[in-house]
Amino acid sequence: MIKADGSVLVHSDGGSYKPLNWMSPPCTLTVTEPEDVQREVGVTELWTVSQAKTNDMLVVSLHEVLSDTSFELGVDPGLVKDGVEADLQKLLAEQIELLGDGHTLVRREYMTAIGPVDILARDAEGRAVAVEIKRRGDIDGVEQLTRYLELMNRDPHLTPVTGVFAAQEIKPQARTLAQDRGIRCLVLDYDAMRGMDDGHHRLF
Amino acid sequence: MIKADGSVLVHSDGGSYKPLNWMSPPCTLTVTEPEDVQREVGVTELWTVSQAKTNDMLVVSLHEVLSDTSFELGVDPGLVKDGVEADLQKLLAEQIELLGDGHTLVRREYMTAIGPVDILARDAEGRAVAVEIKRRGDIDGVEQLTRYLELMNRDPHLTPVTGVFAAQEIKPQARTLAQDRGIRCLVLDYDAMRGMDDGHHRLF
DNA sequence: GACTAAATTTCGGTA
DNA sequence: TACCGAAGTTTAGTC
Repeated sequence: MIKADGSVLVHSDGGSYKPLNWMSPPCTLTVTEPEDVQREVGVTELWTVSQAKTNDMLVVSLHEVLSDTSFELGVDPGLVKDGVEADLQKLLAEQIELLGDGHTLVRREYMTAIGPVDILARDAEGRAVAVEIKRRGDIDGVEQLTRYLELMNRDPHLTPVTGVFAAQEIKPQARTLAQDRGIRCLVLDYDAMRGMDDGHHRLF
Repeated sequence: MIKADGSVLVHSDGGSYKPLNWMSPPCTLTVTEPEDVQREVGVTELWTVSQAKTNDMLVVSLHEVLSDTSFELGVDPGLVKDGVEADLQKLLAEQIELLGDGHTLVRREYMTAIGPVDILARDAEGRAVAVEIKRRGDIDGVEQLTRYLELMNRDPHLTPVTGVFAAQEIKPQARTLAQDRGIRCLVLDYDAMRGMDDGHHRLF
């Protein structure tokens, strides 16, 4: 397998996810004709993969080509693991009353010009509430939410928008900064929220 | 990528040799139709890979199929790394006089019905000599060589064939067994042999 | 055959 | 951003 970054993976047809051998990027592939000695033992093609930095070399002797196809896969959207943060977002959306009595969910991943807000809700009085969710509540999370709030408060359809910084654990500095900016802090109990979950939309 | 043992690997088009996600064998793949909600967001096919032992599950949502090909690759010949044993064999073939004065190389990897003998040579008197090479000389190595010798001695063109058990280190039990069967033991000094090597046939 | 330790590691988290 | 530790590890070697 040749990846877009030039890396080469030689896999066996079973065993493990690890290739038999490989070359990491950055590297370059050169295809050459086999020498007579090699051709005699059935080698039809030689691949030489050279590492740009380490001078490592991977030489692949091809005996038979069953298929040779190539595709432009475009930019990698990146892997998004359905980990704790995504879980928290989902659970809080389902249990939106944790924000306070009378709160209702508008939508998850509410798009703004500078990125998606984790959750947009409305409080009992119908005012917009933007929620930023983190596993570990740190200062940069508060900054992120602040940028969203600034932008959203310029929108006449939304303003006034208040902010809620929700995390399993909120660092004192982050809490102080949040309170200074009028952002509410909400500590989430993951286990308790998971216990509340009815499991209808979940795998197990 | 689906391997012959049923394992499934989901690779990105760059990065590392490690898949984004995978399922190890033994596992089974089930292809199902996506539900309406998923179809709306572009999912055309659902792959569910279930682990037989651990009950783990990998669900792959396919959005687009660019290519779908399958090949019978046959039995895996196994990976042979050009490690110390292969090196020793090569070096001993080049320095065949280490077997004794007047010895000549017939060929490496001499094929028999039950597998290849590491080295076949002839002594000063022209008698066949079968050499089994191991890094660590253990009893099973002697057994292996014994089987080769039995077989080869049935061949009128070869018999009488004597055996040499060559290793960097030969365990006392193995040495005793070998001597009991009339097999010579030869301790190889890898570093010294490498020092003798002129490097003509080597990569670096 | 079971156990142990290293790996061309990769990856996530924390300072 | 750099270091540090765990991994759905895998793999080779040793007992």
